[in-house]
Amino acid sequence: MQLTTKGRYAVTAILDLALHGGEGPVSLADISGRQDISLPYLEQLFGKLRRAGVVNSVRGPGGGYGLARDASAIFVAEIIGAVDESVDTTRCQGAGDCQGGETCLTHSFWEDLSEQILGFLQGVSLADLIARREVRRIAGEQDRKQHGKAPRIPLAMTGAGLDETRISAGAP
Amino acid sequence: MQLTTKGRYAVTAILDLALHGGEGPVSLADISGRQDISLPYLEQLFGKLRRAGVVNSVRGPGGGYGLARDASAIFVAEIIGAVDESVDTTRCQGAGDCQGGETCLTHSFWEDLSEQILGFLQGVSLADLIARREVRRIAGEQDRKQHGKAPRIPLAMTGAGLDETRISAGAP
DNA sequence: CAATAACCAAGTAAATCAGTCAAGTATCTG
DNA sequence: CAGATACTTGACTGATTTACTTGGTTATTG
Repeated sequence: MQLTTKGRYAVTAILDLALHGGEGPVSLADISGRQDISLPYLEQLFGKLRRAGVVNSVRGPGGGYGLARDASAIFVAEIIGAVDESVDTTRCQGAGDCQGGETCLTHSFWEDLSEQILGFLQGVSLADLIARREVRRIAGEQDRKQHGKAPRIPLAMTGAGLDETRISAGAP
Repeated sequence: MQLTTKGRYAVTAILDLALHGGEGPVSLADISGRQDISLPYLEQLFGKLRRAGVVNSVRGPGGGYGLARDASAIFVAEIIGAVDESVDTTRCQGAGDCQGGETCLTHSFWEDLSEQILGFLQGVSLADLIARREVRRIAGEQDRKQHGKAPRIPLAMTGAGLDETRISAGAP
């Protein structure tokens, strides 16, 4: 299982992009300033994200990045997959040779867990995240701090009743 | 998120204990031999597991470890919690000060993910794992390789219809 | 009392991560 | 077309963490 700040930063940055990309490209410098992520590190991450087809870039003055698709068609699992190796929790990366060529006792269990996590991440889109009240509140504060700019949230995306993404879990 | 070989080893070792603990204590040397985990490392892990109340120990010759409770009352989440710090996926360990004292844009999302994973792990008991056909097959092979011993599976625990632990995931 | 097995405390090599640096290339504005 | 802007690429590094070892102590059985 690889869920580190790399994946977290990527999701945060892309979400920032989704929030501010309403009109034209967003520069990494802007994202860096708002989200407190170092610029060169963002460059590294966005290189992978572009190659994975999550974002597209515009060069030259006034350039920057934009989402490659609608926010409702980009899922968190894609973003994490693009920058991290995987969300696999088995030791053998699913190969089944965990114990000297043999399958270890708990292999199938970790496979189930991985599937579980992946299923969750595949079910949450950027649009779902934007719809959260919490996200919009924080984004608004960040915009205010930055330049007094109004938050550029494409209101068409903020559906009602989606405030907290909740997916049914197993018996408690 | 801390899900490394430490947690995996702990679950595997405890499962081995559950499978072989039918009659009296099981020594770490036995588990080490069957599961290919270094003995001193097992000692480290079982120290934590004992302090967490998951297993109890008997010292001296013929001593070893046993489950502190019935296999149906010990859940994977406990085992991982005992050896790893947590299964939290937020950067700030849930404190909400991810971005220089402020809450970062994606904080609530990682909280949800953490809850999701924890819910899954809390819903799977050792008895559930023992009931898996896969686990019993592998355990049988391991026993045969070792000493030609018969697998000591407490048959009372192997309920039917539980072969694959499946917990309902969100919409795909 | 001797063998056994749990218990305990440091210490260490390797791997990984987060982040940096430097040099380069494409694109736009004036 | 010239300069500035901004993305692109790839190698590099310090710090942290992990997995595992060493060496010893304490309790219990026969």
